[in-house]
This record gives sequence, C-alpha cells and structure tokens, in this order.
Amino acid sequence: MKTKIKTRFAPSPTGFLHIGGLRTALFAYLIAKSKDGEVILRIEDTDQKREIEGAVDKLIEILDWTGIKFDAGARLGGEDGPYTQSKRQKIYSKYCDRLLASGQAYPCFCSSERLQKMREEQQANKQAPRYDRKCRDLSFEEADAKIKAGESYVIRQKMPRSVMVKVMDELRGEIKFNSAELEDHVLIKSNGVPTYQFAVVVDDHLMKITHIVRGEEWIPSFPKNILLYKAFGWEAPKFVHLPLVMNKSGGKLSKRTGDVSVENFKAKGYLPQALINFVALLGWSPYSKQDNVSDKSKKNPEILNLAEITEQFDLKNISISSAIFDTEKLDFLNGYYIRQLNLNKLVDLCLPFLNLKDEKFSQKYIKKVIGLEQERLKRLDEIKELTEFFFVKNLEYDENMLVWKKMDLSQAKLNLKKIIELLEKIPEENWTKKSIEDDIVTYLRTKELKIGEYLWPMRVALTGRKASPGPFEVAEVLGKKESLSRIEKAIKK
RNA sequence: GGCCCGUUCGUCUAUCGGCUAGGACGCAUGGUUCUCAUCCAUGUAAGAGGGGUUCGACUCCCCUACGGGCUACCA
Repeated sequence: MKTKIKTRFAPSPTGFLHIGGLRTALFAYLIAKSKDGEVILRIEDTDQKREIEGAVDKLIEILDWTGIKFDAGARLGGEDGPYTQSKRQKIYSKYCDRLLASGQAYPCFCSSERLQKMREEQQANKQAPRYDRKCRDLSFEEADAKIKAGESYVIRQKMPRSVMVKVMDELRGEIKFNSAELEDHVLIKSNGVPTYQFAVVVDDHLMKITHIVRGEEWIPSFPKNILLYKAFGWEAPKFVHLPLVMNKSGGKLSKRTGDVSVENFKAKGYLPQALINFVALLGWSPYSKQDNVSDKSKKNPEILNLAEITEQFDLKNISISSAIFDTEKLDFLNGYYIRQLNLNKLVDLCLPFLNLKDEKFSQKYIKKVIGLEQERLKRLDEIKELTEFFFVKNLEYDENMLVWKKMDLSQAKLNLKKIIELLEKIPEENWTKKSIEDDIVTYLRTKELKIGEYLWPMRVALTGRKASPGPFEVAEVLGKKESLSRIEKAIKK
C-alpha cells in the first residue's frame, strides 16, 4: 500500500498572506487532497527580527476565509507538533548535535565583519561570493577551546568538495548541481536559532511530509537540502517547485506593485471562491489530455469550486512557466460568483461596503436595491456607487440626459407627463414591476409609440443615470410616491 | 559576474512526434433590449530565433536571444 501524501504550507508570519503564498497553500492542499492525503500548517518564525505582532493570527484567519482547511498545524494541534518553529528549539539542537558528532557540520567562528570583507573582495575580483571554509578544518580541540572561551559561533554544513548532486523535481525532472558551487551555509545562527535551511529539513522529516511544495525561488537551495537529508541518513521527500507569479510588467510580485495581499483582495470585495478558482488556474488547468475540454456538458470548463478543483486536480497538470498575475479573469470569475450568491448572503456581504450609517432605509428596501444590481457587480466594493441613486433625496443630472436619441427635451418632458398619468392610475397595492410594465407597454403598443422615447426618459428621471437597471423594476423598488416625485422633478428641471 | 529555471494567442493555458494548433478571460460584431449588465451566437489572435534528430517537430537535443530566480547568521 502506498503511503498517504502529506504536504505542508509553511509561511513565515510577515503580517499578511501574499497572493503567491495563497497559491502555494492551495497547491499544497490540492496535491494532498486530490489523493486523499493531509495538509498541515507550519509557522516558520525562525527570524525574530521579522516577527510581527499578531501576524500568526491574521494569517490563520485569512487562510480560513479562503476555505483552505488544514488537518493539523499551528493553533490546530496534531501529533507531530508543535507546528511553530520557535517552539521546537530543543529538537533542532538535538539534531544539530548529531551532525556535529558525525562531522557533517562544524562550528565557525568567523566574525560578520570578516565575512563581509571577504565577500566584497571576492566580488571585486569577480569571484562568486562564498564562504572560504576557514573554520572547516579546525580540530575538535581547537573548536572546543574557542567555544569554552565564550567565542561566538555559528554551525555550518560541510559540503562535499566536488561531486555532482542530482536532485529530482517532480515537475521539471532531474536538475544537476556541482557541489563545488555550494556554500558551507549556516545551519544554526550564533543565537542558537536554526536557519530556514536547517529547520525545514528537520521539520519536514519529523512531520513525515511526503511532498515539499514551495516556490521556484527555492531551487537554488534544493541540493543543499538533499545533502542535509543525506547527512542525516534520511530518505528525502518529493519536491514540487511551483513556478513564480509575476506582476503585469513581468517582475516579481511585491508589496511595492500593490495588491499582493489576500487581505487586500478581500477588502475590495473579492469572494474567496473567485480567488481560489483564479489562483488555481494560475499554473494549473482543468483541460485533460484526451479531449482538450474536460467536461463538455459544462459551459465554462474553467469555473470550478474548491471541491471540483480537488477532484480534477493532478500534479502532472501543473505548468512550469511563471504566470503573470492579471486580474481580468479574476474580475470575471468574481462577477460570476456574485451572481450565484443567494440574495440574503449577498446583502450580508454588501452591507459593510454600503456604509449606510443609521439612516432609515429598511432592510427590505436595501435587499431589493442590492438585488437589482446583483448581475452588474464585479466587486462588492462597487455596490455603493452602483446603488447610490436609491439612497439620495435629490438626483443630480443634466436635464438633457432625459432626451432619447433624436427627440427634443420638451418632447421628453411631455412623454414623462404621460408616464405620470399612467402611473397614477396604478393603485399602491398593485405597484409591482409587472403591472407597471404591463400598463405602460400596453399603452405604448396600442398607440404605436416608440418605446425608447418613453422608457429612456422615465429611467433617467428615476435614476439620474445613463446606465442602470430597467425603469419598471427601479420604480417598483422606489415605491409609487418616490417614483412619481422623481419624475415630476425631472419635468420641472 | 557565477549557478539555476523558464519561453504556445494581449493574459491564463491544452497538446504525452501527425495541427485545419483547442479552451477560458479580454476585445470586436450580431441577437435579446429604453440604457447598462446578464445571457446566447460568431469572430479576433500564438509555437522567441537558428541549427540538428526524424518520413514528419510546438512537442526530443544543442546554441543564441529574451525573461525570471538565487547568490545573508531573511524566508
């Protein structure tokens, strides 16, 4: 029986969830879940300098919002915990001692000043900046004496002098590195805390991770990781290096280009379903090899929820070229998912964006208003602008806007008077879109009048806009009194 | 500079050597329609360049170009 797949998402808590991080998390989730495996969440906080207050809680909260659920991890617990690296110090020390004892790592007493100077000289000489291995051949006694004398030191990994290190990436295949190019990098910092390179290997092994899912930017340290597994005598897991996500100009997606945090997208009114769907499509596609279109019964084969993606997902369908983060398709998907929402849910989501304070619009009224704009919404934050005309007392617009095509303003106003006449006959209790429409359209048809010459002015009088929902539905929502008042105001303009 | 990864429509992508290069978004046009949006239909647009291998190469190999990543006691 094959062992179950187990992946992990291991972010460092920097204060927000990067969109690239979301994708890594999603793919780690999918790789495991598509094969009935497990995903865990591990917090990599070995760099105390970057520690940000409350970052872990924020991270977990936003991850939860996206719908990616972990089987174990920080704040969740689990049998391989703790899942926060700062709480695993003893473990790291123990494994470091093992490496030291077997001669695979060594203490280095070089000062950061010396290191820096050395690097500068190497660069000036057009050499690759690399630690010169000064302390590598220190005898055990010499090193021990220095330690006892209280000298500050780090622990470095001893790299083989010159061998070909062959590593296997699940997406790219074999990648070769010459170990001579590899630095004796730091495993344990002078404060005793491990570096990422050391902590990942120990943790992934101890937590029985079967597939390491991470960004392509880690490929350069891939051989170092493999060598560490070898040094410990451990079997290395499989590695999946995801292609990078770039910004529109092809550069690295960073804070400076804006809009990179998931929190940001949430604040703008993007739905988690849309974000997940979109991000999944960045580097993965649902089209199968046999028939290009995975499911012909579906209209748009790319609209998929998390469960459907999980079902269709296959590691082999992950592409290896970096993708540009272009939000056009995201907007399309978001609009789609907004249209699928049931109205009560949509109202709940829109309320914070509407910012109506304590004005006296009834819940029922607000719900109808939002209902009218549902199919026009691409982002939740557009709701305020889109529905504003339902909430203001006086519409502001140029009276010439009342004119439809080639008619003139006086005619438009005359037509509005006719509309008022018709509307006044409709009793309050019959004030529905259907009866308003029936009455007006029937009248116009029997008189063989041009529909646009009446409906356009009516709509503008009610909304003050060139683009809006239809006049009948708007009239219904506004109510008889307000509708008539707005049309009268239009005539008096 | 060195090492490494990548390169199909504007964007995300499909193609396990046979292609009239498929889909999605976008865009354009048409239909529905008072407007916008929705919905439907149609259209638009691609294999970085050069060498090989092969009956045949978008697919395999090499070189070049371009893009990107890494090069910390950051992750």
